[in-house]
Amino acid sequence: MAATALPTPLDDAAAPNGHAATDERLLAVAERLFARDGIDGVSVRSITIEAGANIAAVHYHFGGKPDLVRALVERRVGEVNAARLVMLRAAERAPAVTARDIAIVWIEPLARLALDPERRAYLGFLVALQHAGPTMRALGTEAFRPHFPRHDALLTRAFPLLGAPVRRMRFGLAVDMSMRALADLEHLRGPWVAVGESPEARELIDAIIDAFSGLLEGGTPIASTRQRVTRA
Amino acid sequence: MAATALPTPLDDAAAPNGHAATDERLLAVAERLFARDGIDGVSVRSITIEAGANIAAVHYHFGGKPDLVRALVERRVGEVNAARLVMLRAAERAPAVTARDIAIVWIEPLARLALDPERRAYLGFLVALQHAGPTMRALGTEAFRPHFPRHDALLTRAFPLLGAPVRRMRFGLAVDMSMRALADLEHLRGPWVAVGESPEARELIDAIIDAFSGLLEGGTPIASTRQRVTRA
DNA sequence: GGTTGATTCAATCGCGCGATTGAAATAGCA
DNA sequence: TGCTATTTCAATCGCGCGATTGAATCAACC
Repeated sequence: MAATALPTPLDDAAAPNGHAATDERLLAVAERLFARDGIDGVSVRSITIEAGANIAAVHYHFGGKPDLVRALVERRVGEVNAARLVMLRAAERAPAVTARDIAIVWIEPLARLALDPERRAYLGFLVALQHAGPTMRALGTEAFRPHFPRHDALLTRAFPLLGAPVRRMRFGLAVDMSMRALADLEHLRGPWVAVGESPEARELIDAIIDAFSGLLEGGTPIASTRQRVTRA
Repeated sequence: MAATALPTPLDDAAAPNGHAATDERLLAVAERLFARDGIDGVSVRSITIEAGANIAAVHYHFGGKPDLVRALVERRVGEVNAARLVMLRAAERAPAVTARDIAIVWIEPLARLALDPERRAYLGFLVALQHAGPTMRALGTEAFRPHFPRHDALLTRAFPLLGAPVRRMRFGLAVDMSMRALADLEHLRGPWVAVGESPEARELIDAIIDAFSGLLEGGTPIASTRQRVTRA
């Protein structure tokens, strides 16, 4: 009974399920649970149990719960920012910029995650991160901040007459709105479940792009062209 | 030293600060702390300490933490729904309905809270409630659900060509976006602090109305009138 | 095949939480 | 003043959390 027929030693990559390295299993489980129940709503215990690891595994591989969160943020932020940089450059070269162009630059790199079952939980994790303490929240914000100035420059080109405060406020609200929507496409699809008419994920993403650009545009102006009706 | 010069016995109403009835002090403190740190982020202990009451006070006056949350929801939902009903009726009587009209019907009753220092924490509390467990979240949703069908009817009048799924999705996103924005006007005002140019609360609310109606309208359509530029 | 370094394991701290209790204090009233 | 219902108080459960430890286990190499 010495050293024969041990469990396969090095099938880390491409294993179907439970045979990945412990740290990768922890990351995958943590991302999913954090997205579902929030950072504070998930204990290190529940993560290690669900990942089939020991309680001390998180402490050993990452150092603690905050370090696990940090590792999760950094795991995918690179590819998102890289994809966004490509689209930013294209938009910057274009002769004109519309709100929809800006919406696409922001949303499309995230949509790739939303459409991939393996990685879509990352979006929910990022949203959950915004509801954690200030320290954790800053982790998420900082990771995506690098390209904010370039987005703002595009916005200025698209809306040269808009004041900076309102411009940045609308962009912030649109970013927040789109992250939540993308993170929970299923819930977005939810209430209208009449069979067959439920929108596909791609349709939902296009609808989010519409909402994003509409929010940036700020709605039809009141004065001249149309007059207010309600305002009791 | 018997029974002279006791603390004033019955100045419950109109007392400047710490002399209100214990249950009202608990409600006020809980609303503020819940809005700041989330439902799960605030312990019953911290509420009672900050309110100058005993730990058991919450259990005695309300029954427990969930019942305290329930009482907080119901404390102000009536006045909001009443104000909204008035504006709904006015909009329903009008010959035409725009996205901006719908935005005003939704936002204006909440804006009254946002502009009142005594009551604005309620908005943050409602937002925090959306991040608690499903049971708590339902408390908030149900409280404001009564008028949803009438809002949806107005939306159908304003956008007769829009499919029901997208219509409801946009309204849901707009509601969520506006609640967060109204709940944290200070943060919205924040990043552009150049002295003197910081927008007043009323301006911010008007900007939120713009964002709300723009989101409902969904942005300038792509095809005919304008063409897409970016899309690398 | 014995040694070494990496990983996993069970067990245990100390802490803060929500809940509950029965006694003490207080207010309202006859 | 004395009675009673309301309210406050200190004290204590039991629980689940994050963190940590030292021993056991494992894979790899000389």
